Amino acid sequence: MYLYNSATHKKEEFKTHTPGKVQMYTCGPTVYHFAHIGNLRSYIMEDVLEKFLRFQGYDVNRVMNITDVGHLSGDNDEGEDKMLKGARREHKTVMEIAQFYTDAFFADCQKLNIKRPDVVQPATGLIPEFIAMIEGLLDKGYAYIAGGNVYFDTSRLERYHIFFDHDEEDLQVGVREGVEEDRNKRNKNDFVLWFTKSKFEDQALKWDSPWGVGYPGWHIECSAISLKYNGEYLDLHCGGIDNAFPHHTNEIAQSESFLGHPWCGCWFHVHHLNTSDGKMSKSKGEFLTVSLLEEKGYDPLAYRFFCLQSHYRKALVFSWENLDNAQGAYGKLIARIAGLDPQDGPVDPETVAQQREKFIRAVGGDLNTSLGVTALYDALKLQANDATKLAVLAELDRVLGLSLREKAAARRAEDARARESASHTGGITVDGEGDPEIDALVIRRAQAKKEKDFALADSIRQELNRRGVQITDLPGGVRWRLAGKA
RNA sequence: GGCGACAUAGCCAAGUGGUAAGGCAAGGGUCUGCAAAACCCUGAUUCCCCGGUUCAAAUCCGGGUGUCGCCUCCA
Repeated sequence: MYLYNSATHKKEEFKTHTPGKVQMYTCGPTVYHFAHIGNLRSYIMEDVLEKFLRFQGYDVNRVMNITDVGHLSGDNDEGEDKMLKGARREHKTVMEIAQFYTDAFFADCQKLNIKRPDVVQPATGLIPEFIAMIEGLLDKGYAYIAGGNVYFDTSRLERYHIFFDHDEEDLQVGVREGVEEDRNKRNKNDFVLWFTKSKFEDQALKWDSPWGVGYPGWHIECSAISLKYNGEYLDLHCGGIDNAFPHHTNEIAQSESFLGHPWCGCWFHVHHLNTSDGKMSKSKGEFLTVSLLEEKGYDPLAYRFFCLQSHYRKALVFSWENLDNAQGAYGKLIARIAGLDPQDGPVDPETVAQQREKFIRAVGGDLNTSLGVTALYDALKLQANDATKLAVLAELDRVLGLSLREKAAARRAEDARARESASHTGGITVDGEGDPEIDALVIRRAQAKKEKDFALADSIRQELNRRGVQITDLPGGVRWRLAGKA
Protein backbone atom coordinates (compact mmCIF):
# COMPACT_ATOMS: atom_id res chain seq x y z
CA MET A 1 0.00 0.00 0.00
CA TYR A 2 0.94 3.63 -0.33
CA LEU A 3 1.12 5.87 2.73
CA TYR A 4 2.03 9.48 3.24
CA ASN A 5 5.18 9.52 5.33
CA SER A 6 5.49 12.69 7.41
CA ALA A 7 9.23 12.14 7.71
CA THR A 8 9.81 12.42 3.96
CA HIS A 9 6.76 14.55 3.12
CA LYS A 10 5.82 12.13 0.34
CA LYS A 11 3.44 9.29 -0.40
CA GLU A 12 5.56 6.18 -0.48
CA GLU A 13 5.07 2.49 -0.96
CA PHE A 14 4.89 1.03 2.51
CA LYS A 15 7.80 -1.30 3.19
CA THR A 16 8.76 -3.25 6.27
CA HIS A 17 12.16 -4.11 7.65
CA THR A 18 11.28 -7.80 7.81
CA PRO A 19 9.11 -8.87 4.86
CA GLY A 20 5.57 -9.73 5.89
CA LYS A 21 5.99 -8.42 9.43
CA VAL A 22 4.90 -4.97 10.62
CA GLN A 23 6.27 -3.48 13.79
CA MET A 24 3.76 -0.79 14.67
CA TYR A 25 3.81 1.69 17.55
CA THR A 26 1.07 4.04 18.66
CA CYS A 27 1.29 6.86 21.16
CA GLY A 28 -1.39 5.97 23.68
CA PRO A 29 -3.55 8.18 25.86
CA THR A 30 -2.64 10.23 28.86
CA VAL A 31 -4.95 8.82 31.46
CA TYR A 32 -5.86 11.82 33.57
CA HIS A 33 -9.34 12.28 32.14
CA PHE A 34 -11.77 10.78 29.65
CA ALA A 35 -10.76 10.76 26.02
CA HIS A 36 -12.80 13.11 23.85
CA ILE A 37 -14.00 12.02 20.44
CA GLY A 38 -11.24 14.04 18.77
CA ASN A 39 -8.64 11.93 20.58
CA LEU A 40 -10.56 8.89 19.49
CA ARG A 41 -10.50 9.90 15.84
CA SER A 42 -6.80 9.09 15.75
CA TYR A 43 -7.34 5.70 17.30
CA ILE A 44 -10.14 4.89 14.89
CA MET A 45 -7.98 5.72 11.87
CA GLU A 46 -5.02 3.81 13.29
CA ASP A 47 -7.29 0.86 13.96
CA VAL A 48 -8.41 0.82 10.35
CA LEU A 49 -4.79 1.03 9.26
CA GLU A 50 -3.84 -1.92 11.44
CA LYS A 51 -6.78 -3.98 10.23
CA PHE A 52 -6.02 -3.11 6.63
CA LEU A 53 -2.43 -4.28 7.01
CA ARG A 54 -3.62 -7.55 8.51
CA PHE A 55 -6.22 -7.85 5.75
CA GLN A 56 -3.40 -7.79 3.23
CA GLY A 57 -1.71 -10.62 5.05
CA TYR A 58 0.84 -8.80 7.19
CA ASP A 59 1.69 -10.13 10.60
CA VAL A 60 1.29 -7.01 12.76
CA ASN A 61 2.78 -6.44 16.19
CA ARG A 62 1.13 -3.34 17.59
CA VAL A 63 2.41 -1.67 20.73
CA MET A 64 0.85 1.17 22.69
CA ASN A 65 2.00 3.05 25.76
CA ILE A 66 -0.20 4.42 28.49
CA THR A 67 1.09 7.69 29.84
CA ASP A 68 0.39 7.34 33.53
CA VAL A 69 3.24 9.28 35.04
CA GLY A 70 3.11 12.96 35.64
CA HIS A 71 5.66 14.45 33.36
CA LEU A 72 3.23 15.81 30.95
CA SER A 73 4.00 19.43 31.15
CA GLY A 74 6.66 20.93 28.98
CA ASP A 75 10.32 21.14 29.85
CA ASN A 76 9.93 24.77 30.65
CA ASP A 77 6.35 24.88 31.69
CA GLU A 78 5.32 25.92 35.12
CA GLY A 79 1.88 24.44 34.71
CA GLU A 80 0.40 21.92 37.02
CA ASP A 81 1.02 18.23 36.57
CA LYS A 82 -1.94 16.71 34.80
CA MET A 83 -2.07 13.41 36.62
CA LEU A 84 -1.83 15.16 39.95
CA LYS A 85 -4.43 17.67 38.95
CA GLY A 86 -6.78 14.85 38.01
CA ALA A 87 -6.15 13.12 41.32
CA ARG A 88 -6.82 16.26 43.30
CA ARG A 89 -9.96 16.97 41.38
CA GLU A 90 -11.37 13.57 42.24
CA HIS A 91 -9.79 12.98 45.64
CA LYS A 92 -8.04 9.83 44.53
CA THR A 93 -4.46 8.67 44.29
CA VAL A 94 -2.61 9.14 41.05
CA MET A 95 -2.55 5.40 40.41
CA GLU A 96 -6.29 5.09 41.01
CA ILE A 97 -6.86 7.85 38.50
CA ALA A 98 -4.60 6.16 35.98
CA GLN A 99 -6.36 2.81 36.32
CA PHE A 100 -9.82 4.34 36.16
CA TYR A 101 -9.16 6.31 32.98
CA THR A 102 -7.19 3.50 31.36
CA ASP A 103 -10.23 1.27 31.77
CA ALA A 104 -12.50 4.04 30.53
CA PHE A 105 -10.31 4.50 27.47
CA PHE A 106 -10.48 0.85 26.48
CA ALA A 107 -14.22 0.77 27.18
CA ASP A 108 -14.63 3.64 24.70
CA CYS A 109 -12.41 1.83 22.21
CA GLN A 110 -14.54 -1.26 22.47
CA LYS A 111 -17.69 0.72 21.70
CA LEU A 112 -15.97 2.12 18.63
CA ASN A 113 -14.72 -1.29 17.48
CA ILE A 114 -11.12 -0.30 18.07
CA LYS A 115 -9.08 -3.44 18.60
CA ARG A 116 -6.84 -3.53 21.65
CA PRO A 117 -3.16 -3.43 20.64
CA ASP A 118 -1.11 -6.59 21.07
CA VAL A 119 0.97 -4.91 23.75
CA VAL A 120 -0.28 -2.17 26.09
CA GLN A 121 2.40 -0.86 28.40
CA PRO A 122 1.88 1.71 31.16
CA ALA A 123 4.92 3.95 31.46
CA THR A 124 5.28 3.39 35.19
CA GLY A 125 5.90 -0.30 34.57
CA LEU A 126 9.14 0.18 32.70
CA ILE A 127 11.22 2.64 34.72
CA PRO A 128 14.39 0.44 34.73
CA GLU A 129 14.31 0.34 30.91
CA PHE A 130 14.04 4.14 30.74
CA ILE A 131 16.99 4.48 33.07
CA ALA A 132 19.05 2.03 31.02
CA MET A 133 18.35 3.98 27.84
CA ILE A 134 19.26 7.29 29.46
CA GLU A 135 22.49 5.76 30.74
CA GLY A 136 23.27 4.61 27.23
CA LEU A 137 22.70 8.12 25.88
CA LEU A 138 24.97 9.59 28.58
CA ASP A 139 27.69 7.02 27.78
CA LYS A 140 27.57 7.90 24.12
CA GLY A 141 27.76 11.61 24.87
CA TYR A 142 24.27 12.47 23.67
CA ALA A 143 23.14 13.63 27.07
CA TYR A 144 24.37 15.84 29.91
CA ILE A 145 23.48 16.62 33.48
CA ALA A 146 22.61 20.14 34.52
CA GLY A 147 20.82 21.56 37.49
CA GLY A 148 19.95 18.10 38.75
CA ASN A 149 18.24 16.99 35.53
CA VAL A 150 19.48 14.90 32.61
CA TYR A 151 19.09 16.58 29.22
CA PHE A 152 19.39 15.36 25.66
CA ASP A 153 21.98 17.37 23.71
CA THR A 154 20.41 18.18 20.35
CA SER A 155 23.58 19.92 19.14
CA ARG A 156 25.12 16.47 18.72
CA LEU A 157 22.71 15.66 15.91
CA GLU A 158 23.28 16.34 12.23
CA ARG A 159 19.59 16.74 11.67
CA TYR A 160 17.18 17.32 14.49
CA HIS A 161 14.04 18.62 12.78
CA ILE A 162 12.35 15.91 10.79
CA PHE A 163 8.73 16.82 10.29
CA PHE A 164 8.98 20.57 10.09
CA ASP A 165 12.05 22.24 8.67
CA HIS A 166 12.55 24.86 11.30
CA ASP A 167 15.52 27.14 11.52
CA GLU A 168 16.87 27.19 15.02
CA GLU A 169 16.59 30.98 15.21
CA ASP A 170 12.97 30.99 14.18
CA LEU A 171 11.73 28.84 16.99
CA GLN A 172 10.01 30.88 19.58
CA VAL A 173 10.51 29.91 23.17
CA GLY A 174 7.81 30.67 25.65
CA VAL A 175 5.28 31.88 23.12
CA ARG A 176 2.53 31.50 25.61
CA GLU A 177 2.22 33.38 28.83
CA GLY A 178 3.40 31.66 31.95
CA VAL A 179 6.02 29.59 30.17
CA GLU A 180 9.58 30.27 31.17
CA GLU A 181 12.81 29.29 29.53
CA ASP A 182 14.80 26.56 31.26
CA ARG A 183 18.25 28.07 31.94
CA ASN A 184 19.88 24.67 32.38
CA LYS A 185 19.56 23.83 28.72
CA ARG A 186 22.60 24.25 26.51
CA ASN A 187 20.52 24.47 23.34
CA LYS A 188 17.07 25.72 22.68
CA ASN A 189 15.76 22.32 21.60
CA ASP A 190 17.33 20.21 24.34
CA PHE A 191 14.81 18.29 26.37
CA VAL A 192 14.70 16.52 29.70
CA LEU A 193 15.33 12.77 29.93
CA TRP A 194 15.18 12.54 33.72
CA PHE A 195 14.00 15.03 36.32
CA THR A 196 15.28 15.05 39.87
CA LYS A 197 14.43 18.66 40.39
CA SER A 198 10.72 18.67 39.91
CA LYS A 199 9.02 21.80 38.75
CA PHE A 200 6.03 20.59 40.61
CA GLU A 201 6.06 20.98 44.33
CA ASP A 202 4.49 17.67 45.02
CA GLN A 203 5.31 15.09 42.39
CA ALA A 204 3.39 12.02 43.44
CA LEU A 205 5.45 9.32 41.78
CA LYS A 206 9.22 9.12 42.11
CA TRP A 207 11.83 6.48 41.48
CA ASP A 208 15.47 6.08 42.42
CA SER A 209 17.99 6.50 39.64
CA PRO A 210 21.77 6.98 39.20
CA TRP A 211 21.04 10.72 39.13
CA GLY A 212 18.89 10.82 42.22
CA VAL A 213 15.25 10.32 43.06
CA GLY A 214 12.99 11.62 40.33
CA TYR A 215 10.91 10.72 37.32
CA PRO A 216 11.36 10.29 33.57
CA GLY A 217 10.93 12.93 30.90
CA TRP A 218 7.91 12.60 28.69
CA HIS A 219 9.61 11.47 25.48
CA ILE A 220 11.76 8.63 26.75
CA GLU A 221 8.83 6.34 27.51
CA CYS A 222 7.82 5.87 23.89
CA SER A 223 11.38 5.23 22.71
CA ALA A 224 12.06 2.68 25.42
CA ILE A 225 8.70 0.92 25.21
CA SER A 226 8.96 0.57 21.45
CA LEU A 227 12.53 -0.67 21.70
CA LYS A 228 11.51 -3.34 24.16
CA TYR A 229 8.45 -4.67 22.32
CA ASN A 230 9.05 -3.75 18.67
CA GLY A 231 12.77 -4.30 18.56
CA GLU A 232 15.46 -2.08 17.02
CA TYR A 233 13.62 -1.47 13.77
CA LEU A 234 10.19 0.10 13.76
CA ASP A 235 8.12 0.08 10.56
CA LEU A 236 5.25 2.36 11.42
CA HIS A 237 4.81 4.97 14.13
CA CYS A 238 1.37 6.52 14.58
CA GLY A 239 0.04 9.48 16.48
CA GLY A 240 -1.81 12.75 16.30
CA ILE A 241 -0.26 15.48 14.15
CA ASP A 242 0.29 17.72 17.15
CA ASN A 243 2.73 15.19 18.54
CA ALA A 244 5.02 15.42 15.53
CA PHE A 245 6.94 18.20 17.21
CA PRO A 246 8.43 18.00 19.73
CA HIS A 247 7.43 14.54 20.92
CA HIS A 248 8.10 12.41 17.85
CA THR A 249 11.05 14.52 16.83
CA ASN A 250 12.57 13.84 20.23
CA GLU A 251 11.78 10.15 20.02
CA ILE A 252 13.75 9.93 16.80
CA ALA A 253 16.64 11.83 18.39
CA GLN A 254 16.76 9.48 21.38
CA SER A 255 16.20 6.21 19.57
CA GLU A 256 18.58 6.76 16.69
CA SER A 257 21.30 8.15 18.94
CA PHE A 258 20.94 5.19 21.25
CA LEU A 259 20.77 2.58 18.49
CA GLY A 260 23.29 4.13 16.11
CA HIS A 261 21.16 3.45 13.04
CA PRO A 262 17.97 4.68 11.38
CA TRP A 263 14.98 3.66 13.44
CA CYS A 264 11.49 4.12 12.02
CA GLY A 265 10.59 3.80 8.34
CA CYS A 266 7.22 5.47 8.24
CA TRP A 267 5.41 8.12 10.30
CA PHE A 268 1.64 8.22 10.18
CA HIS A 269 0.04 11.36 11.59
CA VAL A 270 -3.70 11.83 11.98
CA HIS A 271 -5.02 15.37 11.70
CA HIS A 272 -7.43 16.97 14.09
CA LEU A 273 -11.12 16.88 14.62
CA ASN A 274 -12.14 20.50 14.96
CA THR A 275 -15.24 22.22 16.10
CA SER A 276 -16.54 25.21 14.23
CA ASP A 277 -14.29 27.40 16.36
CA GLY A 278 -11.06 25.49 16.08
CA LYS A 279 -9.31 22.60 17.71
CA MET A 280 -11.31 20.41 20.03
CA SER A 281 -10.00 20.31 23.56
CA LYS A 282 -10.99 19.14 26.97
CA SER A 283 -11.04 22.59 28.43
CA LYS A 284 -12.94 24.41 25.70
CA GLY A 285 -16.58 24.14 24.76
CA GLU A 286 -18.54 20.94 25.13
CA PHE A 287 -16.49 18.01 26.42
CA LEU A 288 -17.43 15.46 23.79
CA THR A 289 -17.07 11.91 25.02
CA VAL A 290 -18.39 8.61 23.75
CA SER A 291 -20.73 8.50 26.73
CA LEU A 292 -22.18 11.88 25.83
CA LEU A 293 -22.82 10.64 22.30
CA GLU A 294 -24.67 7.66 23.70
CA GLU A 295 -26.69 9.81 26.08
CA LYS A 296 -27.83 11.88 23.13
CA GLY A 297 -29.00 8.74 21.36
CA TYR A 298 -26.14 8.25 18.93
CA ASP A 299 -24.59 4.93 18.11
CA PRO A 300 -20.81 5.19 18.69
CA LEU A 301 -20.34 3.34 15.43
CA ALA A 302 -22.13 6.17 13.63
CA TYR A 303 -19.21 8.32 14.80
CA ARG A 304 -16.79 5.73 13.46
CA PHE A 305 -18.67 5.86 10.15
CA PHE A 306 -18.40 9.67 10.23
CA CYS A 307 -14.62 9.45 10.63
CA LEU A 308 -14.27 6.82 7.91
CA GLN A 309 -16.05 8.99 5.38
CA SER A 310 -13.32 11.56 5.69
CA HIS A 311 -9.54 11.27 5.25
CA TYR A 312 -7.10 11.00 8.13
CA ARG A 313 -4.87 13.74 6.76
CA LYS A 314 -7.61 16.31 6.57
CA ALA A 315 -9.00 18.38 9.39
CA LEU A 316 -12.57 17.26 9.99
CA VAL A 317 -15.18 19.55 11.46
CA PHE A 318 -17.47 18.07 14.05
CA SER A 319 -20.99 19.35 14.46
CA TRP A 320 -24.15 17.69 15.65
CA GLU A 321 -25.61 18.22 12.22
CA ASN A 322 -22.72 16.36 10.61
CA LEU A 323 -23.09 13.53 13.09
CA ASP A 324 -26.83 13.39 12.36
CA ASN A 325 -26.01 12.94 8.70
CA ALA A 326 -23.57 10.16 9.48
CA GLN A 327 -25.99 8.41 11.78
CA GLY A 328 -28.72 8.63 9.15
CA ALA A 329 -26.46 7.25 6.46
CA TYR A 330 -25.20 4.47 8.71
CA GLY A 331 -28.77 3.48 9.65
CA LYS A 332 -29.84 3.41 6.02
CA LEU A 333 -26.88 1.29 5.13
CA ILE A 334 -27.72 -1.20 7.87
CA ALA A 335 -31.36 -1.29 6.77
CA ARG A 336 -30.35 -2.08 3.20
CA ILE A 337 -28.06 -4.85 4.36
CA ALA A 338 -30.79 -6.22 6.65
CA GLY A 339 -32.99 -6.43 3.58
CA LEU A 340 -30.65 -8.94 1.93
CA ASP A 341 -31.59 -12.61 2.19
CA PRO A 342 -28.75 -14.79 3.50
CA GLN A 343 -30.47 -17.84 2.03
CA ASP A 344 -30.20 -16.39 -1.46
CA GLY A 345 -27.04 -18.34 -2.33
CA PRO A 346 -24.67 -19.80 -3.19
CA VAL A 347 -21.80 -17.40 -2.60
CA ASP A 348 -19.75 -16.72 -5.72
CA PRO A 349 -16.13 -16.82 -4.53
CA GLU A 350 -14.81 -15.16 -7.68
CA THR A 351 -16.93 -12.05 -7.15
CA VAL A 352 -15.82 -11.88 -3.52
CA ALA A 353 -12.16 -12.12 -4.55
CA GLN A 354 -12.62 -9.43 -7.20
CA GLN A 355 -14.27 -7.02 -4.81
CA ARG A 356 -11.59 -7.73 -2.26
CA GLU A 357 -8.85 -6.80 -4.74
CA LYS A 358 -10.69 -3.67 -5.77
CA PHE A 359 -11.05 -2.66 -2.14
CA ILE A 360 -7.35 -3.20 -1.46
CA ARG A 361 -6.40 -1.03 -4.42
CA ALA A 362 -8.79 1.73 -3.34
CA VAL A 363 -7.99 1.86 0.37
CA GLY A 364 -4.30 1.15 -0.30
CA GLY A 365 -3.91 4.68 -1.69
CA ASP A 366 -2.91 6.45 1.51
CA LEU A 367 -5.62 4.79 3.58
CA ASN A 368 -8.49 6.13 1.51
CA THR A 369 -11.29 5.14 3.86
CA SER A 370 -13.79 7.28 1.99
CA LEU A 371 -13.38 4.99 -1.00
CA GLY A 372 -13.59 2.08 1.41
CA VAL A 373 -17.06 3.22 2.44
CA THR A 374 -18.00 3.71 -1.22
CA ALA A 375 -17.03 0.08 -1.80
CA LEU A 376 -19.83 -0.88 0.59
CA TYR A 377 -22.38 0.84 -1.61
CA ASP A 378 -20.83 -0.73 -4.69
CA ALA A 379 -21.22 -4.15 -3.08
CA LEU A 380 -24.90 -3.50 -2.54
CA LYS A 381 -25.30 -2.69 -6.24
CA LEU A 382 -23.43 -5.74 -7.46
CA GLN A 383 -24.95 -8.00 -10.10
CA ALA A 384 -24.94 -10.95 -7.75
CA ASN A 385 -27.16 -12.86 -5.37
CA ASP A 386 -27.70 -11.68 -1.79
CA ALA A 387 -25.44 -14.28 -0.19
CA THR A 388 -22.56 -13.09 -2.35
CA LYS A 389 -23.24 -9.45 -1.50
CA LEU A 390 -23.29 -10.32 2.18
CA ALA A 391 -20.03 -12.22 1.83
CA VAL A 392 -18.39 -9.20 0.16
CA LEU A 393 -19.72 -6.85 2.84
CA ALA A 394 -18.47 -9.10 5.62
CA GLU A 395 -15.05 -9.18 4.02
CA LEU A 396 -14.76 -5.41 3.70
CA ASP A 397 -16.08 -4.92 7.20
CA ARG A 398 -13.10 -6.82 8.57
CA VAL A 399 -11.20 -3.61 7.81
CA LEU A 400 -13.87 -0.96 8.30
CA GLY A 401 -15.12 -2.38 11.59
CA LEU A 402 -18.73 -1.17 11.33
CA SER A 403 -20.33 -4.34 12.76
CA LEU A 404 -22.40 -4.59 9.60
CA ARG A 405 -23.30 -8.25 10.03
CA GLU A 406 -24.31 -7.91 13.70
CA LYS A 407 -26.29 -4.72 13.20
CA ALA A 408 -28.14 -6.12 10.22
CA ALA A 409 -28.94 -9.34 12.10
CA ALA A 410 -30.26 -7.31 15.04
CA ARG A 411 -32.38 -5.29 12.65
CA ARG A 412 -33.81 -8.43 11.07
CA ALA A 413 -34.54 -9.94 14.47
CA GLU A 414 -36.32 -6.78 15.58
CA ASP A 415 -38.50 -6.78 12.49
CA ALA A 416 -39.30 -10.45 12.97
CA ARG A 417 -40.20 -9.86 16.60
CA ALA A 418 -42.57 -7.08 15.64
CA ARG A 419 -44.30 -9.32 13.11
CA GLU A 420 -44.49 -12.14 15.64
CA SER A 421 -46.12 -10.12 18.40
CA ALA A 422 -48.52 -8.51 15.93
CA SER A 423 -50.24 -11.82 15.44
CA HIS A 424 -51.01 -12.00 19.16
CA THR A 425 -52.55 -8.59 19.72
CA GLY A 426 -55.30 -8.41 17.19
CA GLY A 427 -53.12 -6.93 14.51
CA ILE A 428 -51.68 -3.94 16.34
CA THR A 429 -48.17 -4.12 17.70
CA VAL A 430 -46.61 -1.23 19.47
CA ASP A 431 -42.85 -1.02 19.21
CA GLY A 432 -42.07 1.92 21.41
CA GLU A 433 -39.88 3.11 24.21
CA GLY A 434 -41.86 1.76 27.10
CA ASP A 435 -44.23 4.62 27.96
CA PRO A 436 -47.69 3.00 28.53
CA GLU A 437 -49.52 6.30 28.13
CA ILE A 438 -48.06 6.86 24.69
CA ASP A 439 -48.59 3.20 23.80
CA ALA A 440 -52.27 3.66 24.58
CA LEU A 441 -52.52 6.73 22.35
CA VAL A 442 -50.76 4.93 19.55
CA ILE A 443 -53.21 2.03 19.80
CA ARG A 444 -56.22 4.36 19.88
CA ARG A 445 -54.98 5.99 16.70
CA ALA A 446 -54.44 2.64 15.01
CA GLN A 447 -57.98 1.60 15.93
CA ALA A 448 -59.37 4.86 14.64
CA LYS A 449 -57.54 4.24 11.40
CA LYS A 450 -59.07 0.79 11.13
CA GLU A 451 -62.48 2.30 11.60
CA LYS A 452 -61.66 4.89 8.93
CA ASP A 453 -62.02 7.71 11.43
CA PHE A 454 -59.07 9.60 9.94
CA ALA A 455 -59.93 12.86 11.63
CA LEU A 456 -59.48 11.28 15.04
CA ALA A 457 -56.38 9.40 13.88
CA ASP A 458 -54.73 12.61 12.66
CA SER A 459 -55.59 14.56 15.76
CA ILE A 460 -53.99 11.87 17.90
CA ARG A 461 -50.90 11.93 15.73
CA GLN A 462 -50.72 15.71 16.11
CA GLU A 463 -50.92 15.28 19.86
CA LEU A 464 -48.12 12.70 19.72
CA ASN A 465 -45.97 14.94 17.54
CA ARG A 466 -46.51 17.72 20.00
CA ARG A 467 -45.01 15.47 22.67
CA GLY A 468 -42.00 14.83 20.46
CA VAL A 469 -43.13 11.38 19.39
CA GLN A 470 -42.55 10.22 15.80
CA ILE A 471 -44.68 7.32 14.63
CA THR A 472 -44.18 4.99 11.70
CA ASP A 473 -46.85 2.61 10.47
CA LEU A 474 -45.41 -0.81 9.82
CA PRO A 475 -47.13 -3.87 8.40
CA GLY A 476 -49.19 -5.08 11.35
CA GLY A 477 -48.10 -2.48 13.83
CA VAL A 478 -46.80 0.91 14.74
CA ARG A 479 -43.33 1.97 15.80
CA TRP A 480 -42.81 5.11 17.79
CA ARG A 481 -39.66 6.92 18.88
CA LEU A 482 -38.93 10.13 20.68
CA ALA A 483 -37.63 12.71 18.21
CA GLY A 484 -33.87 12.92 17.96
CA LYS A 485 -33.41 9.23 18.63
CA ALA A 486 -32.65 6.61 16.05
C1' G B 1 7.80 35.70 12.99
C1' G B 2 9.12 30.57 11.15
C1' C B 3 7.31 25.86 9.61
C1' G B 4 3.58 22.11 8.03
C1' A B 5 -1.09 20.34 6.10
C1' C B 6 -5.39 21.34 3.62
C1' A B 7 -8.79 24.15 -0.17
C1' U B 8 -13.91 20.09 -5.40
C1' A B 9 -21.93 21.28 -4.96
C1' G B 10 -25.59 22.91 1.64
C1' C B 11 -22.30 18.87 4.24
C1' C B 12 -18.66 14.42 4.04
C1' A B 13 -15.90 13.45 -0.27
C1' A B 14 -13.52 10.49 -5.05
C1' G B 15 -10.25 12.11 -8.60
C1' U B 16 -2.45 12.32 -9.73
C1' G B 17 -3.13 15.18 -17.85
C1' G B 18 -8.35 13.31 -21.38
C1' U B 19 -13.26 16.24 -20.53
C1' A B 20 -16.27 16.13 -12.45
C1' A B 21 -17.47 8.72 -8.57
C1' G B 22 -20.19 7.71 -4.13
C1' G B 23 -22.86 9.05 0.43
C1' C B 24 -25.93 12.54 3.43
C1' A B 25 -29.19 16.61 3.07
C1' A B 26 -32.61 19.12 -0.48
C1' G B 27 -36.29 19.19 -4.58
C1' G B 28 -39.69 16.28 -7.88
C1' G B 29 -42.29 11.61 -8.57
C1' U B 30 -44.41 6.46 -7.31
C1' C B 31 -46.87 4.20 -3.28
C1' U B 32 -49.95 4.27 0.84
C1' G B 33 -56.75 7.80 3.43
C1' C B 34 -52.81 11.55 4.84
C1' A B 35 -47.87 11.20 6.83
C1' A B 36 -43.50 8.28 7.66
C1' A B 37 -40.67 4.39 5.55
C1' A B 38 -39.32 2.30 0.91
C1' C B 39 -38.37 2.87 -4.31
C1' C B 40 -37.32 6.03 -8.87
C1' C B 41 -35.52 10.73 -10.89
C1' U B 42 -32.85 15.59 -10.48
C1' G B 43 -27.69 18.45 -8.95
C1' A B 44 -21.03 21.55 -9.96
C1' U B 45 -20.35 24.13 -17.98
C1' U B 46 -16.92 23.69 -13.13
C1' C B 47 -12.92 22.15 -8.98
C1' C B 48 -9.97 29.23 -3.75
C1' C B 49 -7.74 33.25 -7.17
C1' C B 50 -4.21 34.97 -11.09
C1' G B 51 -0.68 33.68 -14.67
C1' G B 52 2.13 29.68 -17.47
C1' U B 53 3.06 24.69 -19.99
C1' U B 54 -0.09 21.46 -23.26
C1' C B 55 -4.15 19.53 -28.71
C1' A B 56 -6.10 18.81 -23.67
C1' A B 57 -5.28 20.78 -16.43
C1' A B 58 -9.38 19.95 -10.70
C1' U B 59 -4.96 17.27 -11.86
C1' C B 60 1.82 19.79 -13.88
C1' C B 61 4.76 24.67 -13.01
C1' G B 62 5.09 29.87 -10.90
C1' G B 63 2.79 33.56 -7.84
C1' G B 64 -1.00 34.89 -4.48
C1' U B 65 -5.34 34.15 -0.91
C1' G B 66 -7.92 31.56 2.88
C1' U B 67 -8.57 27.81 6.83
C1' C B 68 -6.51 24.71 10.45
C1' G B 69 -2.28 23.11 13.07
C1' C B 70 2.87 23.13 15.26
C1' C B 71 6.93 26.11 17.49
C1' U B 72 4.35 24.93 25.31
C1' C B 73 1.41 19.76 27.52
C1' C B 74 -2.41 18.19 23.96
C1' A B 75 -4.81 12.91 19.32
